[in-house]
Amino acid sequence: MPELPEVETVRRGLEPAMSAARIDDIEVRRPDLRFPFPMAFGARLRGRTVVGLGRRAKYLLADLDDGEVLVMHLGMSGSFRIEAEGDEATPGAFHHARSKATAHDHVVFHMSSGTRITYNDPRRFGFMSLIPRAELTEHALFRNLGVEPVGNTLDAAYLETAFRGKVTPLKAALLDQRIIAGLGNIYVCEALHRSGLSPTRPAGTLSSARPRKKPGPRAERLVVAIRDVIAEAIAAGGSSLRDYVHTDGSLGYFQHTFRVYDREGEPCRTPGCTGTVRRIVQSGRSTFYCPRCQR
DNA sequence: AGTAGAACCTGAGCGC
DNA sequence: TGCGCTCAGGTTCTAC
Repeated sequence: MPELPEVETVRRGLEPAMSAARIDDIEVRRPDLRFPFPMAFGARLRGRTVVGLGRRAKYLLADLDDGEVLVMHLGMSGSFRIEAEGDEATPGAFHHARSKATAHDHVVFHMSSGTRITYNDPRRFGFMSLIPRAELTEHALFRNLGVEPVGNTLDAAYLETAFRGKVTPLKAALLDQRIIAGLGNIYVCEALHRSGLSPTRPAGTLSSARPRKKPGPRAERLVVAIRDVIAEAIAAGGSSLRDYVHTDGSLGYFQHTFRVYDREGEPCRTPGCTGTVRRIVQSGRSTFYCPRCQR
């Protein structure tokens, strides 16, 4: 469910409660999520202090004081919520609502900061793992990840090189985490729309077959669109963060305004375009785009 | 080598 | 009300 901007929003929301705080206690309520929890997961975390909270692609990385990293992935439906310790739900008449709200709470961290951090994940596509800091970049989860979509590592020349000769559709190439790490279905659709590029265009046609001195305009447009759409979504998440924390403590979901995603049959939002948003299926995933202004 | 499809799992929404 | 079907923002494995 969450893409990179949502994960970054979660990271920012968790940081004040989790970073520089000790895990006084942890409840692990089932043996596995997508994968089994590591051996003695709870015992290894109990008493540890989180020295920093980072992110790589869609992975949350909690650095621990013993040199290990608690790696957390939200899968499709994972979320965290933060509550003050001892702030229990109203009993009695509201019992039903309470039990509904806490279904699928799989892991609960009791932090020395006085907060309770609960991981909830109905579909259980998420997971948690413990990896020594020194082994992280060579670990199977991380060694094949491509560049982050924001920051200066992603540029038009990189994208042209990575896509050169590829026949696979642009949509699929952008979802390939080995090239750009962190883009998901929504923001790929949005970035392609902003750059006026068709999701079905072969990735290799982003530029000429032979390397040129300067990257082509399509690659430039796409890189700018990717950076913009991700940066705007992170900003939107940040601005919604305060509201969420103050209401029910849940993190990770916020209101988006998409230009194409989930807007099948609705008018294209490109200024001056009279097209209609269309939905197609590419490698089993929905793609939303405007056939009129995306070429 | 690259790609489509299935798999993992639960819930929401919709037509009947 | 309920049943059956489709779909969901991720990742990884298998089969062509």
